[in-house]
Amino acid sequence: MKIASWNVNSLRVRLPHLLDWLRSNPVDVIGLQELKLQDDQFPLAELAALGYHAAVNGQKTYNGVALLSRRPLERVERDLPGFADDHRRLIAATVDGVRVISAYVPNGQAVGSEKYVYKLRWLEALAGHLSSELARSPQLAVVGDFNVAPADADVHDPAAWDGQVLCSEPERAAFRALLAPGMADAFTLVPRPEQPYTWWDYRAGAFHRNLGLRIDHILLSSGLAGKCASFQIDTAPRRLERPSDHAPVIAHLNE
DNA sequence: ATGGCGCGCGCAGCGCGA
Repeated sequence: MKIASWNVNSLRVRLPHLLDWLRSNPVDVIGLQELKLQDDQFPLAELAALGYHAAVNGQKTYNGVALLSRRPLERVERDLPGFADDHRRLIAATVDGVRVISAYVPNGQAVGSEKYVYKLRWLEALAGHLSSELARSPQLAVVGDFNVAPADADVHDPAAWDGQVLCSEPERAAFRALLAPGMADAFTLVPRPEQPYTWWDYRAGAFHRNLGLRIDHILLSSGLAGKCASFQIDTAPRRLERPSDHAPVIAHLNE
């Protein structure tokens, strides 16, 4: 089973890239983030033509997440239970007995800001939710844009980013708390690739200078982590005209 | 990293992302 994740930064703009990518990379499941469109704008027909079922939690202008799957999506649930939130940032579904969550963690804007506080609250609620999901679904994969670079090795210039949003210690602690109930960061399960980043700023030629961060992740429960054969970051779509600022990531699970 | 770009909204220029 191949499970992928991609923050597309506007599905309307990026649909041609997504369709081309799925033709070359026929993954079993992919979580999408930052759709920036409502459910009734979602390109169901184009994706169905490629053989994908879809479950959508859309929102106009901001946020919006989805799951695409070659096999039917069952037990679809939207948002974090018990967490009052206008943002459409989470969708879950079960595929062949594997529970998959696509998450778009808040950006946080700046350390100490209201949005930063909201981000930490959201991550805390997600950690609580993962504990209960794991109890029900031992085969659990959480994919998405976590907006946290877990360690200095995930940052092109750790000194410049030291203590900044995406890299601050409270955010990193909140990320580790997601792993505490028994999840593994798939990136850490395989040999480290030469190029570890998944996001590059649009400005200042950051991509061409490889000034990036690793903030898009695939978390696997212990039931799945043992099957993880590879973790790929596909930088090819980032070279296209009008790219998303994020690269798709793929975890390959054996058997 | 001072900012630089790209998106949506909506028709100018701003809020937001990371």
